[in-house]
Amino acid sequence: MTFIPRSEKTRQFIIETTASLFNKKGYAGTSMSDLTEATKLTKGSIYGNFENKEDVALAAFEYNLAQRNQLITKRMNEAKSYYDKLMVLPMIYASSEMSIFLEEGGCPLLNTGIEADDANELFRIQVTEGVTNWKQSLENIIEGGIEAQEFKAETEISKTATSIIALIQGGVFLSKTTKNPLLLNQSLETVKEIIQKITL
Amino acid sequence: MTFIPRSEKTRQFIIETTASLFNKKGYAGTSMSDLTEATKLTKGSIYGNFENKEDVALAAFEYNLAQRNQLITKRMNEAKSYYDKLMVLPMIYASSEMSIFLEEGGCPLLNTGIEADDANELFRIQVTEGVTNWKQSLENIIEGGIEAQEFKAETEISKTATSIIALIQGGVFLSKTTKNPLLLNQSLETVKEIIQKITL
DNA sequence: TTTTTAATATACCGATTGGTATATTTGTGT
DNA sequence: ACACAAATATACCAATCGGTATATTAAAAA
Repeated sequence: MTFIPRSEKTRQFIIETTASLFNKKGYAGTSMSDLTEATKLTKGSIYGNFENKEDVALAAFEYNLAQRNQLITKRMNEAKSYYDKLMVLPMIYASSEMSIFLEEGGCPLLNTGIEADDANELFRIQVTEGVTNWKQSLENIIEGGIEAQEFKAETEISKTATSIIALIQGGVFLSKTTKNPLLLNQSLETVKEIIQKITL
Repeated sequence: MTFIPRSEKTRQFIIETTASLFNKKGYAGTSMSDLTEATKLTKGSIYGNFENKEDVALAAFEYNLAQRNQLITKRMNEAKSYYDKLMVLPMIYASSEMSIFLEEGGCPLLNTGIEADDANELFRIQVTEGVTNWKQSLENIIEGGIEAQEFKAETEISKTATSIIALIQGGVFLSKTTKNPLLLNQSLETVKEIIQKITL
């Protein structure tokens, strides 16, 4: 009884054109009519390519997250030192690239996580996975930096990674809801300080 | 055409019994039937005391926020030094008092803010007000601490206040969605470090 | 060109949505 | 006990919800 989408191209089109919708209005706040209106397709077409609304939302979330991750991973791979790799985060979140991203609803991890944590276990698990991966990638960088003698050996790896993520997510929340970019920038400044503090 | 609630007692009862519902499931995710089910009242009774669903949600948000603020303000007033006042935040968010609060859906500012920022301007304004008040109260404490020569004179007041709030909100998000309290505790440790760093 | 297949559009389903007008009950003062 | 007012319950509304069976169209194979 596995679902087979009729057209992979149409499926992808639906995902791409509704991804920002779900990210802005949330799962409960986005209706099937929103989806048909945005895609100019009919319900028959959408249900030919997705099992149900949740399936569309899940694909949209994965797409949004992948977009974000690709942008960051790319910049991190370009960075030469571990210090520069970590610094990618506060730099990129302050950049215009990311502000375009923020204008499409903000961080999908934060948006989906907050809506799902008490309401939708499937989504909550997906977000947990995304958060865990992010944290792990930061920990790997910090560990690499310690071995390369860029960072102090006594650095509390897990705590540092968590705090960087918390500051970014908290900063995104603050600046998005107040519509004041300064609050994100101030949070990012503290992220930079944390990175400086663990640097030899 | 101003709306006059029929019974202030019933109105308050509805607010108190539905407040955690809205905080957990969100505005869009909470239906009128959820409200009648939770209160064991009928729609007629609810619409006799509130203009519409949004009006109930708004009152519930204000109630949730007030509950949170009262708890924190009380502890802050008990603290003698400005240092202790600031330390109330990382202490209380790690305490069992607050974990009970977190089990009722988490921070209403964060939950409502994330849902509303791209979807409901009325709620977004309310959250902005709550965030601004919180930030201002922290800034007042830091300023007081500088004058009392507890904190360094060169302390970046606004940035420090913002970062403390971002760390707490980010930490709440992380531990709520991953169901891992460690992530909040690690964020709170960094809050303590920030407070230590500005202390003479 | 014709046949077959793949994909989308149409038209509908029952259930639920937020909301309201009116009937009924509950409480209070006399 | 009675009348009046205050508050809640009942019964209903149109609109929309997510979802589906079927008809129609578009594309590919023959």
